[in-house]
Amino acid sequence: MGRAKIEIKKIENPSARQVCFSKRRGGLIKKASELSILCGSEVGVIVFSQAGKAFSFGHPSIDYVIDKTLSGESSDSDSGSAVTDVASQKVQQVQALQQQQKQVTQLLASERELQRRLLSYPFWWQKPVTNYRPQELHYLLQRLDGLYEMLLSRAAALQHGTTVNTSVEMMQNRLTNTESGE
Amino acid sequence: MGRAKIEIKKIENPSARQVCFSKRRGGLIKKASELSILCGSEVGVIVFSQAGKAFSFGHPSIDYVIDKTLSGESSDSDSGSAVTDVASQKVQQVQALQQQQKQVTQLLASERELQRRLLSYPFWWQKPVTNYRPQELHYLLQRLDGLYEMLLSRAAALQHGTTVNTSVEMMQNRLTNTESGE
DNA sequence: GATCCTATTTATAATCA
DNA sequence: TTGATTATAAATAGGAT
Repeated sequence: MGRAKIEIKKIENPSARQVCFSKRRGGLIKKASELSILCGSEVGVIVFSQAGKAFSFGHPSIDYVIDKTLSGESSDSDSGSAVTDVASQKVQQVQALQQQQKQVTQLLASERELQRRLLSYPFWWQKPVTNYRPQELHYLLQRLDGLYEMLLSRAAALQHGTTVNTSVEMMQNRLTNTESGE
Repeated sequence: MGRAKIEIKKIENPSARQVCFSKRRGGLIKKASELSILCGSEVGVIVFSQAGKAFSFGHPSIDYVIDKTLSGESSDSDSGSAVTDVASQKVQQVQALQQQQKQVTQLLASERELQRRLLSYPFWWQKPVTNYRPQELHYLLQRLDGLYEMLLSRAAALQHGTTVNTSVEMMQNRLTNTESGE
C-alpha cells in the first residue's frame, strides 16, 4: 500500500522502522475502532513501542476485553462429540477441573480489579488514608476481605479432600499406568 | 475499500454485519501481525464475536501482552515525594498490601497459564487421558499442584494472623475514626 | 458461516516540506 | 523528529457460490 511493495519482514533501518510503527499503529487502531462500530463487537488492541510505551484501544474498554479474555469464554459446547468410552469416563473429572479453573480465575479477576483500582491512583499509598473518602476505603477493604475469604474457603475445601484432589489423583494414577507408552 | 463507500456506523442488517465482521476481523489480525513483524513490536488483539467466541492474535503471545499491560509499566518511581507525616506512617502498611497483591497476582498468572494451555487443545477433555504423552500430563499436574500448594500456604499464613490482617485492621480502624467526614 | 470475484476505497512507502 | 503529498499496494463492499 505504498509507492512500492514491501516484504513483511523486520525493517532493519531503525528510523524507518519507527516511522512505520507510528503509521501502522494508527492504522491498526483505526481498523479496530471501525470494526467495533460497524459490527458492535468487543475489540481490544494493545501495542507496545520499542521504548515500552503502551498504546491501546478497547471497546467498550480495554479492561473489559482483557477481563473477558482471562475469564476464558471460548470453546463451543458441542461439535465432534463422538466421545470414546474411556474418554466419556474422564469427562466428569476434567469438567470438575475446569470448574476449579473457573473459580480460581474468578478469584483472580477480583484481585486484578482491585489492583487496577489501586494503580489508577499514582502514588496513592503516599497519601494519608484520611485523604480518601470513607466510601472509597470501604470499597477497597471489602474487595480485599472478599479475596482472602475466598482463598481461605478454597484452601479449607482442599484440606478436607474434595473432588479436586480426587480428580488429580485419578489422573495421576492413570498417568502412572501409561508411563511406559511414549 | 469496496464497491461502494460506507459510513462507519453500526450495520443494521444482521447477516451483512456478520460477513463484515468476519472479513474485517481477519484484516485486523493480519495488520497486527504485519506490525509485529515489520517493527518487531509487541502487539495483542482480541475480538469477540456476537456469539461470544474469542479470536486473538499476540506477539510474542497474547498472554504476554495482557500480563505486561496488567503489570502497568507506566509510573516513574519518583516524582511528588513530599510525603506528609501521617502518610509516611501508612507507607509500610500499604506496601505490605501491595506485596500481597503482587503475590496473588503471580498466583493468578500461573493459573491463567495453565488454563490457556488446557484451552489450547480443543475438546482435550473429551479424549482419553492415555492419548496424551506422559510428559504433557506431568506438566499439567505439576502446574495444578503448585497452584493449590500456593493457595494453601497463603491461607495458612492468613489464619495465623500476619501483617496482612494487621494492615487491614489498622486501615479499618483509621476508616472508622474518619467515617464522619465526607 | 467461509471463499471467490472485481470495482473502489483506503492505507501507506517513498519522498519532500 | 513530525507532517503533508501522492503513486501504488492492499483491504474490502457487494454479489455470487
